[in-house]
Amino acid sequence: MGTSLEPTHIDFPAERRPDPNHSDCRSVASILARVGDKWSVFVIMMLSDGPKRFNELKRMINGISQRMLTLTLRGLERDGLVTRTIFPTIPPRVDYELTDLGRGLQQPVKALGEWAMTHQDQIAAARTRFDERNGG
Amino acid sequence: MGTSLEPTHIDFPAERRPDPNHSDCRSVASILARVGDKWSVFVIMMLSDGPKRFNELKRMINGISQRMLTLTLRGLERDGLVTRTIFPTIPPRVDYELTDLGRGLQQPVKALGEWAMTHQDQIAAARTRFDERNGG
DNA sequence: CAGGATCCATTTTGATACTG
DNA sequence: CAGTATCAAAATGGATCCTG
Repeated sequence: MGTSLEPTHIDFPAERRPDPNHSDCRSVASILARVGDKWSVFVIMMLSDGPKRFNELKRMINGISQRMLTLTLRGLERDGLVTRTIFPTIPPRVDYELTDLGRGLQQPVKALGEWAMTHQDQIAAARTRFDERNGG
Repeated sequence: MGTSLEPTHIDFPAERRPDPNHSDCRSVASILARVGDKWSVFVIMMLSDGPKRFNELKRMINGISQRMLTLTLRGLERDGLVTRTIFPTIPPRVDYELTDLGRGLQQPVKALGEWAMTHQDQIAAARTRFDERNGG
Protein backbone atom coordinates (compact mmCIF):
# COMPACT_ATOMS: atom_id res chain seq x y z
CA MET A 1 0.00 0.00 0.00
CA GLY A 2 2.08 2.85 1.25
CA THR A 3 -0.53 5.07 2.75
CA SER A 4 -2.28 4.38 6.02
CA LEU A 5 -5.85 5.45 6.43
CA GLU A 6 -5.68 5.09 10.17
CA PRO A 7 -6.37 8.11 12.33
CA THR A 8 -3.77 9.52 14.60
CA HIS A 9 -3.99 8.63 18.22
CA ILE A 10 -5.44 11.24 20.55
CA ASP A 11 -5.52 11.00 24.30
CA PHE A 12 -8.30 12.80 26.04
CA PRO A 13 -8.09 13.99 29.60
CA ALA A 14 -10.32 12.03 31.94
CA GLU A 15 -12.60 14.96 32.71
CA ARG A 16 -13.37 15.38 29.04
CA ARG A 17 -13.87 11.78 28.18
CA PRO A 18 -17.62 11.49 27.59
CA ASP A 19 -18.10 7.91 28.65
CA PRO A 20 -15.42 5.75 30.24
CA ASN A 21 -16.35 2.39 28.81
CA HIS A 22 -18.50 3.12 25.82
CA SER A 23 -16.75 5.49 23.44
CA ASP A 24 -13.86 7.82 23.88
CA CYS A 25 -13.19 10.62 21.48
CA ARG A 26 -10.75 8.65 19.39
CA SER A 27 -13.39 7.27 17.09
CA VAL A 28 -14.90 10.70 16.68
CA ALA A 29 -11.49 12.08 15.93
CA SER A 30 -10.97 9.50 13.23
CA ILE A 31 -14.25 10.50 11.62
CA LEU A 32 -13.43 14.17 11.76
CA ALA A 33 -10.10 13.28 10.23
CA ARG A 34 -11.84 11.91 7.19
CA VAL A 35 -14.07 14.91 6.84
CA GLY A 36 -11.07 17.09 7.33
CA ASP A 37 -9.50 15.35 4.44
CA LYS A 38 -9.59 17.78 1.58
CA TRP A 39 -10.61 15.33 -1.10
CA SER A 40 -13.18 13.35 0.86
CA VAL A 41 -15.33 16.40 1.26
CA PHE A 42 -15.28 17.17 -2.42
CA VAL A 43 -15.97 13.61 -3.45
CA ILE A 44 -18.96 13.52 -1.11
CA MET A 45 -20.23 16.73 -2.64
CA MET A 46 -19.75 15.50 -6.17
CA LEU A 47 -21.78 12.43 -5.39
CA SER A 48 -24.75 14.52 -4.26
CA ASP A 49 -26.67 14.02 -7.45
CA GLY A 50 -26.38 10.34 -8.05
CA PRO A 51 -23.66 7.80 -8.81
CA LYS A 52 -20.53 8.68 -10.71
CA ARG A 53 -17.80 6.77 -12.46
CA PHE A 54 -14.17 6.91 -11.54
CA ASN A 55 -12.93 9.10 -14.35
CA GLU A 56 -16.05 11.19 -14.15
CA LEU A 57 -15.14 12.11 -10.59
CA LYS A 58 -11.55 12.65 -11.61
CA ARG A 59 -12.61 15.18 -14.17
CA MET A 60 -15.00 16.93 -11.82
CA ILE A 61 -12.38 17.35 -9.13
CA ASN A 62 -9.77 18.98 -11.25
CA GLY A 63 -6.39 18.65 -9.67
CA ILE A 64 -6.80 15.35 -7.89
CA SER A 65 -4.42 12.63 -8.95
CA GLN A 66 -5.54 9.17 -9.87
CA ARG A 67 -3.78 7.85 -6.81
CA MET A 68 -5.48 10.19 -4.40
CA LEU A 69 -8.90 9.62 -5.89
CA THR A 70 -8.44 5.90 -5.49
CA LEU A 71 -7.24 6.29 -1.92
CA THR A 72 -10.02 8.70 -1.04
CA LEU A 73 -12.70 6.46 -2.48
CA ARG A 74 -11.29 3.44 -0.67
CA GLY A 75 -11.41 5.34 2.58
CA LEU A 76 -14.98 6.43 2.04
CA GLU A 77 -15.94 2.92 1.06
CA ARG A 78 -14.28 1.51 4.13
CA ASP A 79 -16.24 3.87 6.35
CA GLY A 80 -19.47 2.79 4.73
CA LEU A 81 -20.08 6.20 3.22
CA VAL A 82 -19.81 5.15 -0.41
CA THR A 83 -20.60 1.99 -2.32
CA ARG A 84 -18.48 0.68 -5.16
CA THR A 85 -20.26 -1.18 -7.92
CA ILE A 86 -18.33 -3.00 -10.59
CA PHE A 87 -19.93 -3.70 -13.95
CA PRO A 88 -18.10 -6.62 -15.55
CA THR A 89 -18.01 -5.10 -18.99
CA ILE A 90 -15.19 -4.35 -21.35
CA PRO A 91 -13.94 -1.81 -20.80
CA PRO A 92 -14.73 -2.06 -17.09
CA ARG A 93 -17.08 0.36 -15.42
CA VAL A 94 -17.19 1.20 -11.74
CA ASP A 95 -19.84 3.33 -10.12
CA TYR A 96 -19.50 5.11 -6.83
CA GLU A 97 -22.58 6.13 -4.91
CA LEU A 98 -23.34 7.61 -1.53
CA THR A 99 -24.87 5.29 1.04
CA ASP A 100 -27.59 6.46 3.42
CA LEU A 101 -24.84 7.02 5.95
CA GLY A 102 -22.94 9.10 3.43
CA ARG A 103 -25.99 11.16 2.62
CA GLY A 104 -26.50 11.74 6.32
CA LEU A 105 -22.98 13.03 6.66
CA GLN A 106 -23.62 15.40 3.82
CA GLN A 107 -25.85 17.56 5.93
CA PRO A 108 -23.36 18.67 8.60
CA VAL A 109 -20.69 18.91 5.96
CA LYS A 110 -22.86 21.23 3.94
CA ALA A 111 -23.56 23.32 7.00
CA LEU A 112 -19.85 23.70 7.49
CA GLY A 113 -19.35 24.55 3.86
CA GLU A 114 -22.03 27.19 4.04
CA TRP A 115 -20.51 28.70 7.12
CA ALA A 116 -17.18 28.83 5.32
CA MET A 117 -18.92 30.38 2.33
CA THR A 118 -20.58 33.16 4.24
CA HIS A 119 -17.57 33.97 6.39
CA GLN A 120 -14.79 33.71 3.88
CA ASP A 121 -14.52 37.46 3.59
CA GLN A 122 -14.13 37.95 7.31
CA ILE A 123 -11.50 35.27 7.42
CA ALA A 124 -9.64 36.59 4.44
CA ALA A 125 -9.62 40.02 6.06
CA ALA A 126 -8.37 38.59 9.32
CA ARG A 127 -5.59 36.82 7.51
CA THR A 128 -4.53 39.96 5.74
CA ARG A 129 -4.49 41.94 8.97
CA PHE A 130 -2.51 39.25 10.71
CA ASP A 131 0.01 38.99 7.91
CA GLU A 132 0.46 42.72 7.75
CA ARG A 133 0.92 43.28 11.45
CA ASN A 134 3.17 40.30 11.46
CA GLY A 135 5.32 39.49 8.46
CA GLY A 136 5.17 43.12 7.35
CA MET B 1 9.74 28.99 10.00
CA GLY B 2 9.52 25.59 8.42
CA THR B 3 5.82 25.01 8.33
CA SER B 4 3.46 26.75 5.98
CA LEU B 5 -0.07 27.44 7.08
CA GLU B 6 -1.19 28.05 3.57
CA PRO B 7 -3.89 25.86 2.12
CA THR B 8 -3.27 23.54 -0.72
CA HIS B 9 -4.29 24.69 -4.13
CA ILE B 10 -7.46 23.27 -5.54
CA ASP B 11 -8.71 23.74 -9.07
CA PHE B 12 -12.40 23.60 -9.55
CA PRO B 13 -14.04 22.72 -12.83
CA ALA B 14 -15.77 25.69 -14.38
CA GLU B 15 -19.25 24.23 -14.10
CA ARG B 16 -18.84 23.90 -10.34
CA ARG B 17 -17.28 27.24 -9.66
CA PRO B 18 -20.04 29.13 -7.84
CA ASP B 19 -19.16 32.63 -8.91
CA PRO B 20 -16.52 33.50 -11.50
CA ASN B 21 -15.30 36.79 -10.14
CA HIS B 22 -16.36 36.86 -6.54
CA SER B 23 -15.21 33.76 -4.76
CA ASP B 24 -14.03 30.46 -6.06
CA CYS B 25 -13.92 27.43 -3.82
CA ARG B 26 -10.30 27.88 -2.91
CA SER B 27 -11.10 30.06 0.07
CA VAL B 28 -13.73 27.67 1.24
CA ALA B 29 -11.28 24.84 0.82
CA SER B 30 -8.74 26.62 2.94
CA ILE B 31 -11.29 27.04 5.70
CA LEU B 32 -12.31 23.42 5.54
CA ALA B 33 -8.63 22.60 5.66
CA ARG B 34 -8.32 24.31 9.00
CA VAL B 35 -11.37 22.59 10.38
CA GLY B 36 -10.10 19.36 8.99
CA ASP B 37 -6.96 19.93 10.93
CA LYS B 38 -7.11 17.52 13.81
CA TRP B 39 -5.85 19.89 16.45
CA SER B 40 -7.78 22.99 15.47
CA VAL B 41 -11.08 21.30 16.13
CA PHE B 42 -10.05 20.21 19.58
CA VAL B 43 -8.64 23.58 20.50
CA ILE B 44 -11.87 25.22 19.44
CA MET B 45 -13.81 22.77 21.56
CA MET B 46 -11.58 23.28 24.57
CA LEU B 47 -12.14 27.01 24.36
CA SER B 48 -15.91 26.58 24.56
CA ASP B 49 -16.14 27.56 28.18
CA GLY B 50 -13.99 30.63 28.34
CA PRO B 51 -10.35 31.57 27.84
CA LYS B 52 -7.54 29.19 28.51
CA ARG B 53 -3.80 29.50 28.97
CA PHE B 54 -1.22 27.82 26.78
CA ASN B 55 -0.20 25.05 29.10
CA GLU B 56 -3.75 24.60 30.21
CA LEU B 57 -4.70 23.75 26.65
CA LYS B 58 -1.66 21.59 26.32
CA ARG B 59 -2.73 19.52 29.28
CA MET B 60 -6.32 19.27 28.09
CA ILE B 61 -5.34 18.02 24.68
CA ASN B 62 -3.15 15.23 25.80
CA GLY B 63 -0.86 14.13 23.02
CA ILE B 64 -0.34 17.42 21.29
CA SER B 65 3.21 18.66 21.18
CA GLN B 66 4.17 22.13 22.26
CA ARG B 67 5.14 22.92 18.73
CA MET B 68 1.84 21.81 17.22
CA LEU B 69 -0.17 23.67 19.81
CA THR B 70 1.75 26.83 19.00
CA LEU B 71 1.28 26.33 15.29
CA THR B 72 -2.40 25.52 15.67
CA LEU B 73 -3.07 28.55 17.84
CA ARG B 74 -1.23 30.79 15.41
CA GLY B 75 -3.34 29.50 12.58
CA LEU B 76 -6.55 30.06 14.47
CA GLU B 77 -5.42 33.52 15.47
CA ARG B 78 -4.54 34.34 11.90
CA ASP B 79 -7.99 33.34 10.75
CA GLY B 80 -9.55 35.57 13.38
CA LEU B 81 -11.03 32.65 15.28
CA VAL B 82 -9.17 33.15 18.54
CA THR B 83 -7.55 36.08 20.28
CA ARG B 84 -4.21 35.99 22.01
CA THR B 85 -3.82 38.13 25.10
CA ILE B 86 -0.45 38.60 26.71
CA PHE B 87 -0.19 39.59 30.37
CA PRO B 88 3.21 41.15 30.89
CA THR B 89 3.82 39.39 34.18
CA ILE B 90 6.61 37.21 35.40
CA PRO B 91 6.25 34.45 34.64
CA PRO B 92 4.41 35.42 31.45
CA ARG B 93 0.78 34.52 30.98
CA VAL B 94 -1.02 34.23 27.66
CA ASP B 95 -4.73 33.70 27.31
CA TYR B 96 -6.45 32.33 24.26
CA GLU B 97 -10.12 32.99 23.72
CA LEU B 98 -12.64 32.38 20.99
CA THR B 99 -13.77 35.39 18.98
CA ASP B 100 -17.35 35.82 17.85
CA LEU B 101 -16.28 34.34 14.55
CA GLY B 102 -14.76 31.39 16.36
CA ARG B 103 -17.90 30.86 18.40
CA GLY B 104 -19.90 30.94 15.20
CA LEU B 105 -17.74 28.25 13.70
CA GLN B 106 -18.29 26.15 16.77
CA GLN B 107 -21.89 25.49 15.82
CA PRO B 108 -21.34 23.63 12.55
CA VAL B 109 -18.31 21.95 14.03
CA LYS B 110 -20.36 20.70 16.92
CA ALA B 111 -23.02 19.45 14.54
CA LEU B 112 -20.37 17.48 12.75
CA GLY B 113 -19.01 16.18 16.03
CA GLU B 114 -22.46 15.06 17.09
CA TRP B 115 -23.03 13.31 13.83
CA ALA B 116 -19.73 11.54 14.29
CA MET B 117 -20.74 10.70 17.84
CA THR B 118 -24.05 9.15 16.93
CA HIS B 119 -22.76 7.24 13.92
CA GLN B 120 -19.45 6.00 15.21
CA ASP B 121 -20.81 2.52 15.75
CA GLN B 122 -22.07 2.23 12.22
CA ILE B 123 -18.76 3.44 10.90
CA ALA B 124 -16.73 1.18 13.13
CA ALA B 125 -18.83 -1.74 11.94
CA ALA B 126 -18.37 -0.76 8.32
CA ARG B 127 -14.63 -0.57 8.82
CA THR B 128 -14.51 -3.98 10.39
CA ARG B 129 -16.55 -5.49 7.58
CA PHE B 130 -14.36 -3.85 4.99
CA ASP B 131 -11.16 -4.97 6.64
CA GLU B 132 -12.40 -8.52 7.00
CA ARG B 133 -13.61 -8.91 3.46
CA ASN B 134 -10.45 -7.29 2.32
CA GLY B 135 -7.26 -7.78 4.28
CA GLY B 136 -8.54 -11.15 5.48
C1' DC C 1 -11.57 2.30 -18.20
C1' DA C 2 -10.14 1.65 -13.61
C1' DG C 3 -6.84 1.02 -11.14
C1' DG C 4 -2.08 -1.35 -8.79
C1' DA C 5 2.94 -0.77 -7.99
C1' DT C 6 7.00 2.12 -7.58
C1' DC C 7 9.85 5.80 -6.89
C1' DC C 8 10.69 10.31 -5.42
C1' DA C 9 9.80 15.15 -3.58
C1' DT C 10 7.47 17.77 -0.37
C1' DT C 11 4.99 18.49 4.00
C1' DT C 12 4.00 17.65 8.44
C1' DT C 13 5.08 16.25 12.89
C1' DG C 14 7.69 15.03 17.01
C1' DA C 15 11.76 15.27 20.08
C1' DT C 16 14.98 17.93 21.98
C1' DA C 17 17.47 21.84 23.55
C1' DC C 18 17.46 26.67 24.55
C1' DT C 19 15.47 31.55 26.06
C1' DG C 20 13.15 36.02 27.97
C1' DC D 1 5.37 30.03 31.61
C1' DA D 2 5.27 30.41 26.88
C1' DG D 3 7.36 30.05 23.57
C1' DT D 4 11.60 29.68 19.40
C1' DA D 5 15.09 26.99 16.77
C1' DT D 6 16.82 22.92 14.83
C1' DC D 7 17.06 18.34 13.32
C1' DA D 8 15.32 13.85 12.16
C1' DA D 9 11.43 10.85 11.26
C1' DA D 10 7.15 9.96 9.25
C1' DA D 11 3.19 10.80 6.59
C1' DT D 12 1.50 12.52 2.31
C1' DG D 13 1.12 13.44 -2.51
C1' DG D 14 2.40 13.43 -7.48
C1' DA D 15 4.47 11.31 -11.64
C1' DT D 16 5.15 7.46 -14.18
C1' DC D 17 4.76 2.86 -15.89
C1' DC D 18 2.10 -1.33 -16.10
C1' DT D 19 -2.17 -4.49 -16.42
C1' DG D 20 -6.87 -7.04 -16.90
